[in-house]
Formats: sequence, C-alpha cells, structure tokens
Amino acid sequence: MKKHQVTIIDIARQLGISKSTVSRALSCHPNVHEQTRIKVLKLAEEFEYQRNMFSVNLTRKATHTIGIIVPEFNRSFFPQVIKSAQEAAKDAGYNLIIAQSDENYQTEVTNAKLMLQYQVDGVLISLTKETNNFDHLKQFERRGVPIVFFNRVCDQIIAPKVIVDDYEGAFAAVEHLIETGKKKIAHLTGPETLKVCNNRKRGYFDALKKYDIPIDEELVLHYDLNLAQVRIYLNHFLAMDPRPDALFCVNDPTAVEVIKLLKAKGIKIPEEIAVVGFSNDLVSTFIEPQLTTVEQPIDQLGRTAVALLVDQINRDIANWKAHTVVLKTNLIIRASS
Amino acid sequence: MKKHQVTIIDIARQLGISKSTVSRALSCHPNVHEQTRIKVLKLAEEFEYQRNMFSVNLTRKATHTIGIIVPEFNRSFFPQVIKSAQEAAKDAGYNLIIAQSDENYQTEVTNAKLMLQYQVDGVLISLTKETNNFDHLKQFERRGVPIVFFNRVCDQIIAPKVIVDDYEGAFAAVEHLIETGKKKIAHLTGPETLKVCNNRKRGYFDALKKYDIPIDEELVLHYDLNLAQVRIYLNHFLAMDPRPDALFCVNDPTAVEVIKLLKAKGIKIPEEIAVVGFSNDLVSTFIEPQLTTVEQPIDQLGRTAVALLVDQINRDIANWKAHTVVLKTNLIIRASS
DNA sequence: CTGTTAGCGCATTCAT
DNA sequence: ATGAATGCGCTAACAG
Repeated sequence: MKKHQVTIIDIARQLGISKSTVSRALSCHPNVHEQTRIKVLKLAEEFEYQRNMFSVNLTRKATHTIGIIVPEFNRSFFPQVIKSAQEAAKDAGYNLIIAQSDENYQTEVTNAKLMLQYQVDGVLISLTKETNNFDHLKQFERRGVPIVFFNRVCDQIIAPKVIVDDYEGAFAAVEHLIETGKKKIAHLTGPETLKVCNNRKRGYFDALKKYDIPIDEELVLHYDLNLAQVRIYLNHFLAMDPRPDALFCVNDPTAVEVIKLLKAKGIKIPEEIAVVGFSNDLVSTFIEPQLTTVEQPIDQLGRTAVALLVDQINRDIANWKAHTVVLKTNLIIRASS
Repeated sequence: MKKHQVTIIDIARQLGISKSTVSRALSCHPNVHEQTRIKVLKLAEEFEYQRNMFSVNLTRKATHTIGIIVPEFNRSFFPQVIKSAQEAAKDAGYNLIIAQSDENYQTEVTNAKLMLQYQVDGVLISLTKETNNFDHLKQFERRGVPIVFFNRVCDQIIAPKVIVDDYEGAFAAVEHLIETGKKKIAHLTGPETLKVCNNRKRGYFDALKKYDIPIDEELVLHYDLNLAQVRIYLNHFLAMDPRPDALFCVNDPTAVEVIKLLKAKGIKIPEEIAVVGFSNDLVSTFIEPQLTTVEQPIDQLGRTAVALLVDQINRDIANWKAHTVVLKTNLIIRASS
C-alpha cells in the first residue's frame, strides 16, 4: 500500500510560495530567483520528491518517450540493439519503453497498442517472423506517431528503415565460399515473410551467378527459425548426391546448430562441408570450429535507428522522410570455412 | 508532430451522451445500458480510441505496473528472466517497465528513480556488481513501494528474495569434480560484493571439507566479471606447481572463456584440467568440449519473483513478508569434466 | 521574478 | 442508467 506522494504543493506550502514557482525551480526555468531555486531544490531533496511522470506527460503534448518493439529476446542480438538504442535515446533526452513480441503476431499487435496508450513520441520496431498484416502499424501513421523500422523491416509501410547490407554481406560470404573452392553451396534461410532473409538469399544467388555457377532451387531451404527444426533440413541436404560441400546459414544460431549436428555425425568442417553464418553473435567464437560469419554493426544500428526516429519526431508530419539507411557489414573468416 | 488524440469526450459528443457514461462503458462498469455500451464500443473501435495511460494512472492510486531492473543485457540470463517475468506480470494484470543498469551503480540509482517517477506498484531488482550502497532502494520502502530481489540480492534490505540454491549447486559441482578424481580444484569467482558469488564459494569450500581436502585460499581468485580479464587469472593458476587439475568458474561465460584459453594453449580438457560453470547458459553447449554446469530454473525464477511481488503489493505495508525463496539447481554433466 | 488560472484525459463521487 | 462536478499532479499561458 503506497504512502502519500510528495507533490510540488507540499513543497510550495512548506516554503510559503506558489506551486508554479516550485515547478519552475524544479524544471530549470530561467525566471526563478536563485535563492528560491536553492530553497526549493533543497526541500525537494529532503522530501525525496519525485516528479509524477503521468502528470507531466498528461500536461505536455510530448512525452519524450520512445518505444521499441523487438520480435524476441532469445538471441543476444536484440538485447544488444536495445542497449545501444537506450544509450542513444538517453543522450537525445528520451526514455525508452521496451516490448518484446515473442515472435508472435498477436503480441506484436498488443505491444503496438501499448505504445499508443503510453503516448510514445515515436516507435522503433523490428517485426516478428509471423507478421504479414500491417494494420497495427498504419495506426501509428494515422495518429501522427513516427515509426522507424530496423533489421526486420517491411515494404508495405512507408517509413525510414535501418538495415545492414544483407545482400552485400551474403554476397561476400558466398563469394568467399566459392573462392575457397566450394562447388555445391546450399543455403538454409528463414521464412519468406522476412525481408532480411530474402535479401540474403538474393546475395547468395547473385554471388553464384557472378561465378557462373548454375542456380539450383533445391539447394535453398526455408525454415521457421525454430532451431529444433534444423536437423530436418540439414538431413535433407545431406541426403543429396553429391551432397553440398558448403552451407550458408541465415544467422549464427542456425549455423552453430548445423555445426553441432555435423560434428555429431563425424562430418569434417570445413573439409567436407564448410559452414558460414550471419551476425557475428557471441556464440560464433564459442563453437568449434569457430564460425565464419558476417558481422553486423549492432551498436550503430541502434544508434542510427534512434537518430532517424528523433529526426522524424522533430519534423512536421508532412515532411516525413522515408529513406532507408543501409549499414555496411564485414565478413569475418574463421575456421568453419 | 502528433495529431489530435481521440478522447472519451470525442466519443461522448458524437453519441450525444456524457463522457462519464463513455468511461463506464469502456471500463466494463456494470451500470451501463447494454445498448449504450455496444454503441460506445463500436465507435471507440471506429475512432481507434486508445486510453491515455497517463490520465488513467494519474486518476487511480495504483498503476498496475511493475518495474524490473537488471544489471546487464549481455548474457542470455537476464533477457530470459525478463521474458518469464513479463508473462507472469501480464497474467497477473500488470505491465512491466524494463531498465538495465549496465553493471553501473549510478545507472542503477537513476533507474530506481525512474521507477518511482513512473509510479510503479512494485519493483523487481537484481543488483549491479558495483552496488554496495543501498540508499536508493531504501527509498522504495519509505514510499511504500514493495521490492523483491532476485538473483543478485543483498542482505542490507529487508525484502523478499528469489535466488537459486547457489550453495547447493556449487557443492554438487565441486563434489562431482572430486568424485572424478580431481585433487587440486581452483575456483574463479566474481566480486565479493555479490552474494551469489559468496554462496557459490561457500559451496566450493564445504564440498572440499566434506572430502577432507585442505582448503587453500590461494586457489580462490575474485575477478570483476569482465571477460577480458580472465586470462590474467587463468595464467596465475597455470603458473602454480603443481597446477590445478580442475577449475570451477562462477558462471558459464567465464568457463567458456577459460575453455577457449586452455584450448589455445593446447591443454587437454578435462584430462589435464576439468572446467565447470554455472547457469547452463545457451553457450554451454556451443563450446567444445561442452560445458558441465549447474542449471538454474530461469523461468521459475522470473515467475516466482513476480508472484512474490504481487503478493506484497496486495498486502498491507505493515505485513510485508521478507522470506527468501530458494530454487533448486541441477548439475548437468557434460564433456568438460 | 512570482502568483493566478486553466486545463491535460480520465475515474469517481454525488446527484438525478 | 446517466449526467454534472471534482480532482489526480503538473505545466503553461497570462497577469502583475
């Protein structure tokens, strides 16, 4: 049971001044006598006064709060993005409300509502793998709340997007496999709903084309990113004759799972099958052999997304810009290829 | 720039009724005509009305929101706890505000303030490794805001705590090492400020005692949990003569780092040195050899913490209970020992 | 520089 | 079953 909350009125009464003056003193308003300000600050400290954000945000038009919706918390990727976004937000004078959708469309819709209820000034979002309806996001537009996509973006909503150069990264990864002499390169990717996956797939195809390697659609498998399913798809590849001598995986957890399975079967990596991932997750150096992967500038991703969002917030709604920022990736070659 | 927000007044005006009725219809108040309620709900839907949480929470005494403060986002541990806490909170009708302190005392203080400003009904907290002053937490008590510690707890504040049985888990781990024939077991642990670490250390000592192995304080090293430092401490152990034949590490990331370093030196695991961790982090199966570790019931941890907190919230402040819930651990033996 | 006044959006008395 | 009135804590005009 909460006790009575200390308000500016308590401070005002005690000091025999008006609550407006207290409010001004507390919020660094210029027009306050220095002596008064000191007295107010001192008493506020003594009373352990804390501003009631609900009151503040009800009064002001802006809440100086931005929301971030991420699809999951299982990999280290999104917590890392959140961390950098939080720093950037703080630097820009914004609070950050975090919500995770558990790769579930309905939860994402609920989270979107939550952001609206909390009157965020803007939203950062990365979609769940299930999301293919975007009505819940159009609502932001209608309400004049800017939105910035990152990582898991979509084309159906016009808004700024921050992604890494998935195409380029995948291209470089596959090119690297080709250069190391691999002839039959398979690709295990995620759901077709995810644009990240499709971009990486394009990179895969184009790298093959560049070296005149015939495209074989059989060598590309889509799965739902549920790691427990990986063995099914891997077995499918292994049953081919001749079997692939390299496997480019859509992300690091997938690649690590593949390596674990291959090792269990006694298949030599990279001699028999080379494996490459995407992300440079922490796990990529824990596995043996260490994973060749495409590094993403996570910190930059979070910071850029916040910067773009803050830019939108300060802009007139009519002038929203919807350009896409593409961050460079970096191929890290390790022992798995 | 935000557009005009739809309020209950807009709905009331459109329907030619009072905002009180709209408010009642929207919040399932019994005393409202069924026809009226339907009309209101329909229009609210059409207008895409969203309740303004700032207004709601300013009006009500309780915000139905709980805060969670975690020390870091780097390991998978805390995001996992948050995920389960969020589920439990939702089931109990609470929203969750997430804050991470970046292992930084000052940030933790700021986060605590933030929770107060957002008028949370209660707080879940796991301390940073730096925290040894608790004034910022006493504030919760003074304000009548219940607090529940989890994982990184402290004795100085009287409040419910949820921890795993660190002592038992460590005891079992070390006992296992002894049973596999290890004679000189070293322990690399975290800062002495962290009670988790001390409990694990006690388990380490008592297991040795049980088997009449003389305690050697030289074999216990404290470090700041910054993985980059691990090599220094490991080298110290390796320089001993005879050198330890087993190393019990305070957590999995530490153990994984140790394994990587030992492998780089060509030291055989577990033959020359066995390694055991604590947590059963995701990484523990990625490393080669796979890591023997003490599993913690993360999901249960988050859910229990929320349950205890909600219990406190619904209790009169005078009746706060401060018992500690200790969850069972489970030793998972893998190839590193 | 300071006090007065008027809301922000909603829930909740108290009337009717 | 509904409406009118009040106030939550604060900021922001508007006066002085």
